[in-house]
Amino acid sequence: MVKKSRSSQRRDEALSRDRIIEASIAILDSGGEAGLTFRALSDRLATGPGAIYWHVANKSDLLTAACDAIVDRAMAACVVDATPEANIRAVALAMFDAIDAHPWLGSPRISAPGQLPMVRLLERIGQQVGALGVPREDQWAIVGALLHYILGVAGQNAANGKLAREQGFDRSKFLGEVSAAWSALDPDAYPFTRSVAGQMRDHDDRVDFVAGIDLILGGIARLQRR
Amino acid sequence: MVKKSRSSQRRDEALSRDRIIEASIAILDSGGEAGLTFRALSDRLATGPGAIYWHVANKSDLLTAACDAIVDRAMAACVVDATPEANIRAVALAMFDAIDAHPWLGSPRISAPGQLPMVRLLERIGQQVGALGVPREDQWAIVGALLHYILGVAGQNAANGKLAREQGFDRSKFLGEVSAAWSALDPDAYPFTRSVAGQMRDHDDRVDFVAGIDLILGGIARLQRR
DNA sequence: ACCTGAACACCGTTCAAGT
DNA sequence: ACCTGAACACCGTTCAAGT
Repeated sequence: MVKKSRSSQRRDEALSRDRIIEASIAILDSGGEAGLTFRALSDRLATGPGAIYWHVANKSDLLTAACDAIVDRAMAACVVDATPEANIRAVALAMFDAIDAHPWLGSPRISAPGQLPMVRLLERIGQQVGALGVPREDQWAIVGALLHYILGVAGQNAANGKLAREQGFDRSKFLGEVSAAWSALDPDAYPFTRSVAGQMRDHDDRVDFVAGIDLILGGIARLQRR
Repeated sequence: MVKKSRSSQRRDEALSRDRIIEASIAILDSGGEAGLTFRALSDRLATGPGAIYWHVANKSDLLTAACDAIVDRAMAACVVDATPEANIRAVALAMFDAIDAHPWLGSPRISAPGQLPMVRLLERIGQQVGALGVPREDQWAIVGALLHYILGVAGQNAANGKLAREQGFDRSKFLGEVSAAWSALDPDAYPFTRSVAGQMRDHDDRVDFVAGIDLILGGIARLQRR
């Protein structure tokens, strides 16, 4: 009955690439990458799986398009006009929040240098690094470091969230479990990990994320004074 | 006939978790994450898919174990005893090379903070950051930044390699294609991306990777002088 | 205790056939 | 041009049955 009520909904709009991407985002948000199925998608769109292939090349194309839609929105929502440093922080935080809201953005999906999501980020950060006065020949490496860092945290957060969900914990309970496991490690082999077990439990991901950005910005400043 | 010669090989050793992990690594190296199948694995091991489940919980467990075996080997192979900065660089490069040799290490696989691969890295880098004289309360954020950066590049490299393989190009041809696509972007919307298109083609990943590490180490040095 | 292999409930993708 | 839905060739995982 539940199933019938959904699949018997009349489709009042024609199918389109945009509608498919919108539906994919909704499914990804509620069920993660594993939940996005051509059958689930065609069910939600009241059509057959084959119809989707008219608008979308394959699943990889679909995932990239969904990522790009989110990244585009996040970038558009953060047009700031402050110092280059502040702008970089703002763009980084916009990505952090976007990935927090849509954890499936992590994983190597965005990182595809092919075209869309990655290039948007590259451009935004690149322009700010240029405005920072970094010499042309150093820009590539610096932008790369910032980009890798931002996407690295993205992947990490996504992995945390996914693991927590798989085990049926909420986020803080999951971090508590990890923290407890770290505290139980062999003191001789893992002194450092044990010493930060408490911070693993209590830390604020967002604050640590900005601290890392500032560390890299600090490295740039140091480079320039040389 | 080809298939028969493989599946009719007598199994001279009993099945074991280690033998399964070894076979998985071989399959992952030659066929990527998509190539690792319980059927392909049981074929190579001359057994049935069900037998594998006696030694391994599921595919996720198997992938994590394969990652851990590689990370463990990489860490064991780089016991260096120089300055903390040099040690951090050595550990980072060991990971870079391990991921270059086994691209499937990228993706959120290693990043699982649960237990094994991630903790090994955390500990190694944490000890060196401690030796650097970083105050206790800053260590967590700094180690996090280094770790995220290293794993971020990992994921990136893995994504590049995977994309290149999917399109049947070799690495340099793939980078050339991306570079050409970047050069063709709208000059008003993507000035920075266009300006670095040439570097995308010619750059040396390994050199850029170390440059990023040095940038973070520079940020730490700046922090300490404060 | 360990292994076998058929069976189950799924996938992504294709394609003849419809409108 | 766009959609339908059955069919194909796969998956991961389970489990009765064997040794």
